[in-house]
Amino acid sequence: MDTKKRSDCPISCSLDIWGDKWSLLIVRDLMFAKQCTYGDFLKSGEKIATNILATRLQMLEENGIVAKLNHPDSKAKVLYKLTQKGIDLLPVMIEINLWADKYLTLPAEQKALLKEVKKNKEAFIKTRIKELKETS
Amino acid sequence: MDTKKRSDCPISCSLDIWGDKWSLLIVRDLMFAKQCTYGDFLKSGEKIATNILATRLQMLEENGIVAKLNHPDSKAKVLYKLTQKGIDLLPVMIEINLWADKYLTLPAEQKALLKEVKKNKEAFIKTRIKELKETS
DNA sequence: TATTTGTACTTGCAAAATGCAAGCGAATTT
DNA sequence: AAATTCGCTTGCATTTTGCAAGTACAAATA
Repeated sequence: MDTKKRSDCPISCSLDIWGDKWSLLIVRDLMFAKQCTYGDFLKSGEKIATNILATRLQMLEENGIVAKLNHPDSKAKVLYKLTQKGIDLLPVMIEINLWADKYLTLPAEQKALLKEVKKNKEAFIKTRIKELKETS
Repeated sequence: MDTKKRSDCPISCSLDIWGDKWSLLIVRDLMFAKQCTYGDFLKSGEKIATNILATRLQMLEENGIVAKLNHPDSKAKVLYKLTQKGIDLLPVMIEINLWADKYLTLPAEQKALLKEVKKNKEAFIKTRIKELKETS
């Protein structure tokens, strides 16, 4: 798997883990949905290829950002959820959203969602983290 | 060049611009150094290949994140600096640093630098943005 | 003035990552 | 018992990356 490391810089080390075009979208899905099956990710609009999804999930799991759980309904299904390490990417995610809100053209629904965040960023993050932490 | 867009999600759109393994490192260099020549980037420890550097700089320029300036000393040199759009990536950069500080093993010097940030994040960002804005 | 050096790239090619389609084994449904 | 769902894996074409060498122009040097 991806095991090469460049420098010791925090940015560089972080990018080595989740700095590709897909990983943060997987994390985003889990921040919205709290937990997803493999199929949920595939159906989530971005059209990620199934093999890429598999390697990314493996990478994220190896690095302790997501965890695999047994699905309560079926042994054939798997549940993915964020670990604390993954949940703590929320501030990064928020700042990317705010930057995009300022500089990119986003659909109205996205803009609306971000209005709430801008009202009180710290509070939003805090309550959202609490929600994500709750054991389902 | 890279012109494909995936969904309308802010994360996805942002990643389409700077979501590769190198772009944020270029931005980071400019946040530290304020302005760099092409050669400065090459010498900055990460060992980025020269062709990759060229295409990334072009991409970042096309997307209004960096700007090219004439070097005051020589017509042979070029100066790259962040635009406002690029400077506004600072909060993203800070949050990545804080996440890395919490979860990855970083060298002591990096840890020390981040102590200052943690003391007062908002203030740090504000003054750093002001510094970056100053016309050299 | 001629020549060498520095600076910002470009080019060619091999290696790696990505993307697409089909397949596969185990679990579940019919 | 057969068909379907689910979470992947595999094979292969396309794209991106990485390395090494080369090029064009400006500037310093002889």
